[in-house]
Parts: sequence; structure tokens; C-alpha cells
Amino acid sequence: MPKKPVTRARKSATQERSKATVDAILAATARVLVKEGYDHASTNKIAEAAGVSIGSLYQYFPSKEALVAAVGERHVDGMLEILRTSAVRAASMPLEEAARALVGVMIEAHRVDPKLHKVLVEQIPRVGNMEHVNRIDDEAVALVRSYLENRKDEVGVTNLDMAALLAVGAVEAMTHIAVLRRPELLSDPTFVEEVANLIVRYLRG
Amino acid sequence: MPKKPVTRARKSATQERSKATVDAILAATARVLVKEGYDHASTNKIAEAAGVSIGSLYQYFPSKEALVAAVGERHVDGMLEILRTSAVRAASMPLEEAARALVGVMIEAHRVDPKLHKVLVEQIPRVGNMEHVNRIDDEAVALVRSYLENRKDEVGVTNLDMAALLAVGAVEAMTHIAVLRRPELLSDPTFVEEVANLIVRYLRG
Amino acid sequence: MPKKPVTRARKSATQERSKATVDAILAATARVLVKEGYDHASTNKIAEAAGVSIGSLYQYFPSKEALVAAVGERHVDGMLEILRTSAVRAASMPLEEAARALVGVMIEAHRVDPKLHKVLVEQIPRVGNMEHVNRIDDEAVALVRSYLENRKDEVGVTNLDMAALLAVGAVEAMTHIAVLRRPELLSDPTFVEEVANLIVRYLRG
Amino acid sequence: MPKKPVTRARKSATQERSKATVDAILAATARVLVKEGYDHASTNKIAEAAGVSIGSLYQYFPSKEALVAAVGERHVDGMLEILRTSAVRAASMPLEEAARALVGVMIEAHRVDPKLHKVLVEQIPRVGNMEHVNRIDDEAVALVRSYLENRKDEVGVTNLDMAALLAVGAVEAMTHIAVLRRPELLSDPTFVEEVANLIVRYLRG
DNA sequence: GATGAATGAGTCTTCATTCAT
DNA sequence: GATGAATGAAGACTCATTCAT
Repeated sequence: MPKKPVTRARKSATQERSKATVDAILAATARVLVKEGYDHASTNKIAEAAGVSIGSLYQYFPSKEALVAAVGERHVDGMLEILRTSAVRAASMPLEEAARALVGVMIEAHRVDPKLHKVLVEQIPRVGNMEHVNRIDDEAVALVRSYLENRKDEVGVTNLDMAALLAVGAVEAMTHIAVLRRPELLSDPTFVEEVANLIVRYLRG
Repeated sequence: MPKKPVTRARKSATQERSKATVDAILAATARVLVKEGYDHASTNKIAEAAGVSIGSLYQYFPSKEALVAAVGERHVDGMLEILRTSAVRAASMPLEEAARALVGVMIEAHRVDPKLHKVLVEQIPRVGNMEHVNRIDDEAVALVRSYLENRKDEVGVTNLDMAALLAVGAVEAMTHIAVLRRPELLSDPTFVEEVANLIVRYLRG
Repeated sequence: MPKKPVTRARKSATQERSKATVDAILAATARVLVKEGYDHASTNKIAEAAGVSIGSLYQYFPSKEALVAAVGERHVDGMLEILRTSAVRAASMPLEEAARALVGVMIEAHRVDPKLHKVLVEQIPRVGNMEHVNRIDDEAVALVRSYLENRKDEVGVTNLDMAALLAVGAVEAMTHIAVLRRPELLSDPTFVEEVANLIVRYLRG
Repeated sequence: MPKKPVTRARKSATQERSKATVDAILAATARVLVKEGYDHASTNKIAEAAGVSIGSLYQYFPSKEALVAAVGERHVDGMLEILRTSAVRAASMPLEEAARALVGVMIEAHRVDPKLHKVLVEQIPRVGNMEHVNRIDDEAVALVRSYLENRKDEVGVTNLDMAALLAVGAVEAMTHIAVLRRPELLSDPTFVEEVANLIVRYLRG
């Protein structure tokens, strides 16, 4: 009896090879983007860095924009995963702890590839469809909002939408400052503490 | 008796003409920068938008970078003027009022040309010597820090450097969000109120 | 028995295509350089003359300078080959004959592409690393010097370095005059004769 | 009684001023040409170096070419004057002495402004009408030819045209080498001696 | 499917020349 | 006449994209 295929969704050899190529291209794009910045990240350079021909690159991505968008997507997906995982845990914590957790995970999420994050945040908006990065904020705001909803009577703010927006906005901003411009703050325990204080005091009212 | 010259500081015809050209170029640069973003703002497009020849543009600015830098400088100068004027007044206010003033003036300052501000903030760091925009933050932080110093016993934070950084950072971030991505917040009085609360509660401790 | 490959050094299709392009570019460069002079030989004009796009030109040569340098190199190599071949033969000839041979070969070498030679000699020094053309002189001087060394007692000059320099310099100069400005001299047998006399009498002392 | 004007050909004030301006422009052109080379010697730079407006420059010279041509003319005139003066003296000297004189004066003439001479010789031919520099050769050949004519029986060459051409050509060439590429030769007394030997022996036959 | 040679529109920048003041 | 601001054609070079092999 012939062995049952191990995996249902067994990809054909070609499919696997394609995936490897796509991965190589995306990885190379991220690398080149970080090293050269958006403008100087030419598709030819990227193809070379990926070890594929420029023709192959265009087989998988119809334009430079599409390529960068895909990288953005991936990056954001990675960050969101971290965020969500931690959100589940934080959901049951008291405010103080939850706040500290939020700050911590935010920083952690931005550490996945801070340099790439910087390029994506700073240089890609012009490319147009860059809600990518905003997706992070939007999701975070939703999570915080629902947390506040559940603890309505522990917090001293009434406009939960705005409170969530402010809390996330402030944490994001401080994270960006730390990650992108003041890395020394990241190893300063006071920093996390103080940022947590900032939002706890606010939310307490 | 000899006729008194009509104007003391009468500029020579050519000087006036030059100045008009420079102004036209700077204004056009800001416009094109906003409309097209840094990359697509070609010097030729700018010259055309300014109604001058490309040659004239290069007569006054030795490179695209220098041109953009000049626009940045101008923009930041305008914002700083607003900031400083108001800082003097806020210096003698009690915390709550001062906070509200800070938030208000920050928003006001960002209204000078929010679209340009966005481009300058997001796309120009690459150009290099772009402390321009950071000058705003730095100056704001210094002002806040000295305010806190004077009211040391009214505030409940000990690390004044970090407190100033957080306060300014948070306000800046919220301002950016409002000005650039959620203009409707600008006409929402709750918004200013809440941002002020955010930092007042934090600083109170 | 497996078919023996038709050609050992069979070049891949692309390699051949590249080479053809490079050749076309170099040839066109020489042509345009001759027709227009260095300054008016724009890279665009050259590309057009070569029947390739400007992009292709820059695919193979990183700058106008590099392009011209390559042309120079090629040209000098061609001349040096002629020179060396004949030098070997002349080494064993008596002074008179050797002198005549030197003059003859010098003229011959300059006939490879006199117009190009002129442009290269006159206009390229500015470009910088243009020892190219000087390589010819230097090599010629070295060859003559060593010839004189071998025949020390047949010649009446003591400072061999200077003698070689003068001999080569004089021949080169007369060649240039003939090739570039007085082509009619080239078919005048007296000319070669007299130039040979010039250096023979000098070297005899 | 009104004083008789000191000079018959008294130029009007304007005429004098014009001449001064023209002189300043020509001097500046020579300076800039030497410092920057033909290509980088822009008319604007020249006007500035001359302390006149670009408009004035074009009042006196209709184009950059005309300007450079005028400088060339002047330079050659200066050299020719030296040459002619000395030619008169040499006309009555015996061959050996005359030869040495020719070489000496040739070098001396090239010392007037060797840097300018270099630029003029190397970079100007492309501008087209550059018989300027050739005028020197032509005049020198004529002078030598007539000298040889007068001493027909002292010299051992029959084709006087060619002899004159060779003699002048050789001296010119060696002078150029010395002045432009081997300045150390200029202070080497052997050099003049040997170059003189070169042509004396040739002309003696 | 992969390759990489070829394309050419578009970029920044220079500079001889003109002309209103 | 002098001035210098303004002009714009032209040049070197880049890079996203296409397509024959």
C-alpha cells in the first residue's frame, strides 16, 4: 500500500522553489531597504542581493512598490503577532500591570527589526497604500479600548475611544523615540516605568 | 531743504527682484514637496511651479538638498516663533493652565503648514542635516524642563529630564496624529482637554 | 560516442551579445571622439552612434572618462604591438638601418588611427590618468636606450638617457607633424630619410 | 595759453577705460584658463575674476571662443616678439652658435607663461581656429630657412625647406617636453647643449 | 520559468548667452 | 555703457521595467 502523503497540502517541488525564491527576495529587500534607504534600494540591487535575476524578481512582484508593500505587510504581521499574543495575557491583568505589559510589548514588538521599521515608517508613506504600519496602531487601539470597556469602573476616563487612542498614541510615540532616536533609553528601567506611569495616571483619572 | 528719501530701507530694484525670485522658489518648493513628496519633487518641476527657469533656481540654491533645507529652516523658524511667544506667557501659569497652553500652542504651531510639516518630518531625515525639525522638540523639551524646575515642589516627578521628554513627546505625538491623520480631532474640545489631562496627571504624580 | 562539441571556446549567446555591444560602443566612441572632440562627444551621442541605448553604455562603462580611457588603452595597445614587433627586428640592425626602421615603424604605428591619436594626445591629458599615450614614449625610450647600451662604442653620445629621449622625442615629433598636419610628407621618401639622418648624425656624434 | 596736449594720440577717458577693462578681462581669462582648464573656465568665473560684470565681458567679446582666441593671439604675439628679436641677432652667427641661440630662445619664449601655453596647446585646438600657436612654428621655420639660405655652403643639407622644418620641429618638440613635462631639464645645461648638437650635426650633414 | 542585456524617460546640474533695468 | 538676474539647451548619469534567448 502506498504510503499516505505526509501532508495534505504537500506543495509541488516547483511551488516550494517559488516560495524559497519569494522569501529570498523579500529578505533581500528588507536588507537593502535598511542599508540603502528606499531611494537607493534599486530593484537590480535587490535582485542581486537575493541571488536571483532581475527578471525573476519581476516574475513574482509586478513593481518595486508591490515589493516594498509585501515587505511592509510581512513586517507588520510579525509585529502584530507579538502584540496579540501578549494582549491576551494582559487582558486579565489589573491596570498597572497591564500598562507595564503594554509598554513592554510595544517596545519588544518594535525590536523585531527596528531599522526596517524606521525605513518603513519614515520613507514609505509616500508610496501610497501604507496603512500597513497604521494597522498596528488600529489594532492596538481596539485591544486597549476593549480592555478599558471591561474595567470601566476601575478607570477614571469616560470617553473610552479617546482614552484608548491617547494611551496607545503616547506609548507608540515614546517607543518610536526610544527605538529610533534614543536607544540608550531602552536599557533604562526608569523609562518603561515612567511611560507606564504616564498612561496609568491618565487612565486612573 | 533736500527732500527726505521716501523710504529709509529702500531696496535696490535688483535686490527686490532677487528676493521675489527666492520667495517664489521657496514657496513653490513647499507646494511641490507637499503635492509630490520629496522624491517626485524634481528641481525642474519646482522651477516650473515657481515660474522661474531651472537656471534661476540653481542661481540661488546650489542643490536640491540645499533648497529643501532652506524650506525646512523657514518652516521651523515659523513654528518656533509661535512656540517661544507662547512659552513666555505659559511660564508663569499654574500647571494645569500651562499644560493646556502647551497643547494648544503645539497644535497651533503645527497648523502653520501641516502637510509640509508631514513631508519634512517623514521624508527629510534621509537628506542628512535635518536637525531642523528636531530643533522644535529640543527647544520644547528645554522650555518644559525649566518650567518644571521652577515648580519642583508642585510636581510629583523626580527625573525632570525624562518628565520633560515624555510630556513633550506625548504632546507632539498626539498633535501629529491629530494634524496629520485625524483632523476632526482638532475641532473636538475634548481632545485638547484630554491631552492636557494626560500630561497634567503624569506630572502631578 | 558523444559528439565532440563543435567549438571549444564556444561563448554563450549572451556573452557574445555583450561583447558585440561593448565593441560597438568602443568603436562609436572612437568615431565620435574624432569627429567631435572630447568635449562635444557626449555620451548620448556616442550611444546613438553605437546604436545602443544610453543605458547600455552605462551598463558597461561607469563614466565618460572610463569609456574614453578604455578607448585610449585599446589604441595604445594596438600601437605598442606594432612597435614591439619591429623593435625586436631592429635590435640587431646597425645604427643607420635601425634608425630608418625606427622612423618607419613610428610612422606606421601612428597610421593605425591618426585622427584618434591626435584627439587622445591633445585633449585627454586633462582627463587625468592618461599615461596611456605616454606609455608609448616611455616604452620607445626604453627600447632605444637599451639598443644604445648594446652599441655603446658605435655611438658618439655619452649620456644615453638623454640621447634616447632626444632620439625618440624628435622622431615622435616629426611623426606627429607628418601624420597630423602634413600628410603629404608621408609619401615623400625624403622625409623618412631625413628624419633618420637627423638622429643618426646626432647619435654618431 | 592752453597747454598743448602732451600726447598726440591722447585717448579719450572712455577709450582708456575700455582698454583697461579689456586688459583686465584678458588677464583674468589667462589666469582662469590656467587654473581651471578650458572646460571649467566659465565666462561667469572669468568676469568675476576680472572684476567686471558678465554683461561687460560680452560687450567686448562676442563669445567665449572669441575671448580665448584673443588670449591666444596675445600670448603668441608675446612669444613671437622674443623670437624675432633674437632671430635678428642669430642671423649673423655661425651655425653652432646660432643653433644654441635658437634652442635657448625657444625655451625662453616658452617660459613667458608655460602653464597658459600648455592649456592653449593642449585644449584649444578643438575650438577650431587655432593657427595661433602654429604661427610660431611657421615663423620660426621661415626664419631658419632664410638663415640656411644665407649659409648654403656651410651646411650639408640640400632640401632647405625640409631641413628648416626638421630643425624647428625637433627644437620645438624638445622644448615642449622640457617645459610641459620635464621642467627639471630646463636647468640642466646638458639639455640645451644636446638639443643644439642634435640640429647642428644634422645640418652640418 | 529563469536570465540578464537592453531600454529610455527622467534626474540633477552647468554655463554660454541675453536683456531689462 | 554697465549690471547681473534670468534663461534654457544640453550634459552625465540612474533605475524601474521589458523581452529575446
